[in-house]
Amino acid sequence: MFVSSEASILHADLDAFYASVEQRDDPSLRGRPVIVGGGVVLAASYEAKRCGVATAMGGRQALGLCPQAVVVRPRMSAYSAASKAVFEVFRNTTPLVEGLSIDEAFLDVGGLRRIAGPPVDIAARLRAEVRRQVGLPITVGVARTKFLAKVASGVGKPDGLLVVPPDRELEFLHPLAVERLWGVGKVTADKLRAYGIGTVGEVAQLPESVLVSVLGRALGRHLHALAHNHDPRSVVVGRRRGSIGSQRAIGRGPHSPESIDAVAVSLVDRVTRRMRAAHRVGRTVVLRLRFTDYSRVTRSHTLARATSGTEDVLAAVRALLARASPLIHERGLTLVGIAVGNLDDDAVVQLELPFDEGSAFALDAALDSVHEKFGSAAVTRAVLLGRDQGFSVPLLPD
DNA sequence: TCTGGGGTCCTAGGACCC
DNA sequence: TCTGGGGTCCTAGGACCC
Repeated sequence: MFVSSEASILHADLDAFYASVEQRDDPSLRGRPVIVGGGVVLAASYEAKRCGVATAMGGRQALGLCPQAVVVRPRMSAYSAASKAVFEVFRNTTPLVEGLSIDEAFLDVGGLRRIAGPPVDIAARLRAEVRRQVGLPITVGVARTKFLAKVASGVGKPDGLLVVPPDRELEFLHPLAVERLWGVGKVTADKLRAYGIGTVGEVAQLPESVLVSVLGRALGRHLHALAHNHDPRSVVVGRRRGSIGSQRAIGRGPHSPESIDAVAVSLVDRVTRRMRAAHRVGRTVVLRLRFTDYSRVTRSHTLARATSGTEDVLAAVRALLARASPLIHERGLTLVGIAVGNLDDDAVVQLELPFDEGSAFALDAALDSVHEKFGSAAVTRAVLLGRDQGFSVPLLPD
């Protein structure tokens, strides 16, 4: 693959996203410290960040630091709509857009020089367009690799544009704190600090074998590569998620078994609805619990067949809850979450067939019956279920 | 300081198969 | 009867990201 020697990857990251949407929609909030969230800070405006308020901080602590802050309840649908509008601007810039979350994406603009100019000009126009069309501030990092572009947008915040020229990459990278490396959180940063490692440059001086022995194989190799500015990953379009879940904090209780079951029912309903809307089915059901002492556990079960059916998932969740009931009694439940993983595309048709694997005759007969029932144009894929496993058959019409 | 809700990836052990 | 290695899947937990 051709690897550009030019800085042509953009990392675009909306600033204090939820809080910025609130300030956009309510002019009285502009210029004031805004905290989105209740018990916990989901987002803080830059005015609030200046007081020391940070994302994921407890609400009480945040108000202690910033008593004049305005606390706003989150409006997820407004953020979702704003995100869609921003991604429209992204995709009007280049088809090579890789979304990372609701408020950030990579854009590869390497092939656009002749029609759209150099990447730095494209990035500047992108920022202006997001501001004009959606009314939100956004920071863009421009570099030769995804990793550097992301670091650049982080350093460039808020409302900035930062380019890392290819001949100054290490000069930019090595003085930065290790926390800037992708995959380094508090635990890993503390481990590194115990070895006297505080900057990316200091990580780069360690042999890979030492990093691997301290941090584990994958993370050790990963950090060694990033610290030496090795990041060959390209921008991937159409990435799909691998699980769909939902969770709810339920307070310290006490909670009756019936009320816990009711929470489970509503979570399963929400998740399976979202799965069906996305035309996905999944096989692995995960129950996530948190207790009054803040310990957590997960319990999971993998079904024989992928499903998005409310009853199937609910039955699995109830069985997992029953398995966890001793823990629930001991520790006191404060949060219930469920997720369905191992996702696959929804099949248009699922047939139960009493046939021997490998029997071409039975397969043909089954496909005939599918076409007869649904019409060949309507059927893009069938899953034929044999005795103990399925055969997935693509049926693309000519 | 007492904590949301949505995800991703990695590790490690055990079961099972060839 | 004892023995080996490799691969995949499942389960549970942990770290991390926004």
